[in-house]
Amino acid sequence: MQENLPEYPLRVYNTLTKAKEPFRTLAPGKVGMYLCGPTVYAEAHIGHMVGPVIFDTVKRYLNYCGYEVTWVVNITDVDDKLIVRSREKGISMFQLATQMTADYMSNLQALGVDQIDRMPRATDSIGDIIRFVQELIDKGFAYASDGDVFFDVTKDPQYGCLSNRSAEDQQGEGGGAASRKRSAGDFALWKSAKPGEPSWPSPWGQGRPGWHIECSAMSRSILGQTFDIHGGGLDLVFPHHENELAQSRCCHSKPMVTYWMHNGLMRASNAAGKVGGKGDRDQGESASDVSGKISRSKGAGGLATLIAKHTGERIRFFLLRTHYRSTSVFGDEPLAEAGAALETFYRLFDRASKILGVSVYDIPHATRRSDFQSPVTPPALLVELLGLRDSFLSKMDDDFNTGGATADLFEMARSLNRFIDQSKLEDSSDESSREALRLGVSILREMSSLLGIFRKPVALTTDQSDSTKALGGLMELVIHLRAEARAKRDFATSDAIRDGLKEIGIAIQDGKNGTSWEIAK
RNA sequence: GGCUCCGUAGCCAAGUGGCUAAGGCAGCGGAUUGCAAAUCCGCCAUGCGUGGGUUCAACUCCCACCGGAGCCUCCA
Repeated sequence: MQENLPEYPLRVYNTLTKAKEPFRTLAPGKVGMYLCGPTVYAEAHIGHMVGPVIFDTVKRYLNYCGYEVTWVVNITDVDDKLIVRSREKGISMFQLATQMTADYMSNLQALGVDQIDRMPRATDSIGDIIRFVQELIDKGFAYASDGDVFFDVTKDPQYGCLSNRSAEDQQGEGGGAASRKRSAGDFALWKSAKPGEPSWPSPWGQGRPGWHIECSAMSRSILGQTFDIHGGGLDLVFPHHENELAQSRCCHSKPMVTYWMHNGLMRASNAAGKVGGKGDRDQGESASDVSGKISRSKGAGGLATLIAKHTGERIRFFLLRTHYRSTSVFGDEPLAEAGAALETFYRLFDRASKILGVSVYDIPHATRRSDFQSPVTPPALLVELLGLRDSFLSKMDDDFNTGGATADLFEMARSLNRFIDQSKLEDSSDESSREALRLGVSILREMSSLLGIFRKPVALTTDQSDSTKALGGLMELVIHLRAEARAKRDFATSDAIRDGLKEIGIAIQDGKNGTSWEIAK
């Protein structure tokens, strides 16, 4: 029954073992994957998108390799910060959560994250959570204390295995809760409600879930007691994932997760706009141009602005150009650079579309690794691209090295452009060369689809507003007049037109087959 | 203080115990162009923070040091 299992040399870095391990699923051909989603008390910032983008890519790749993946991202919609923030705004916690969830979803969409299967909310899972807490009490791993319930870290000899720390070293949450805990490292599973706070009835009185328990409860109800991949930001390793892991392992007497994957954190360059916090108070000198980790508590935000300015695809490409485990600094400059790099591909697609008489976005490509079939006697161009395809896939096999893989994408573009130049495809119509180009482009598209980029044309042509149509007509006219000037070798006039347009923000290019224009970015 | 991680060309960045250390941005030279732009070709780290060590061989492993980041409290 497991004859057609995927057999690719995938390796995944596991935070638990601190090593890359061969990828083996619990059930043949199936993958359960859980990513810790946002606490929806404020607008998302770019840091919140790193996990979704990389795991979206992971799922695409696993699908491509033949796995059937169930990907869960939770929404934490009950927590202290939600309570505080909603009071400040004078709305209910649920209203705030609804608003911020909508914000999060629109950001996901803008970045092309569309592979998520389930997005459970903590408040929809209260029953599961209470059941989980009760099981932990029954098994002696947790205790109720004056309306709160705490996990007893001393009952778990393996506590600390993920983040490599000992229970004794933990200071834990301070404040009023400390007095009700047996040891400092104990953490809350259930918090009693103060008057006026949102709460649910439980065997321990009115209250709400602690932070970590929801993930244990929701992952269990959707993915089971043990599943394949659990992800999140590096900052969640401790205490969040450590605690989650402890709860679930103790409750079920079996491992919670096979592979723990953690993405690096974003940092903001100060120049890009005050997103970070602590580096900002410079004394008018050039101390450091980079601030620390971005976070909401330091006033980070503006993802919607960032998307409007740079487009979601550009941000996605920027995130995928570096290794997911490394920290990277974002800002206008790096984002603009990613955009400049992307232009190469857009121009190539435009070029190829014109030659082939069909949008390259409509050219079919393999969607399964095993589906790909190379021609029996591939022309030289294809031999080149097939080699790059192998290279790309081997990088992806190695812990989803998207940063390394993008190099092959650029090489593919170069190869394709060179082919068009050398075979003078824009002037001739050699059918076999066009077929080679078509296949070559489909390979590039096959690889880029794994990264979730170049999914649809970026051209403004979908915008059919009157002003857009008028602009198109106007440009046609201007280009026509300029062509007449050029034909008369009146270059003073033609150059004046080009320079004038450039000042307005329109760039024109003279090609072999006429003049094209674009709105300069 | 404890626990992690990082330091590769002007900038960003992948990677490896031993072939020419990916790729991008910027720059330079050439082809092409009326000139540009785009595209293609070529150049751009005898060296991968510093100092030791292991090894036939290290940028890659070990130690120390310097510099940077994260976690130990909420955080993607």
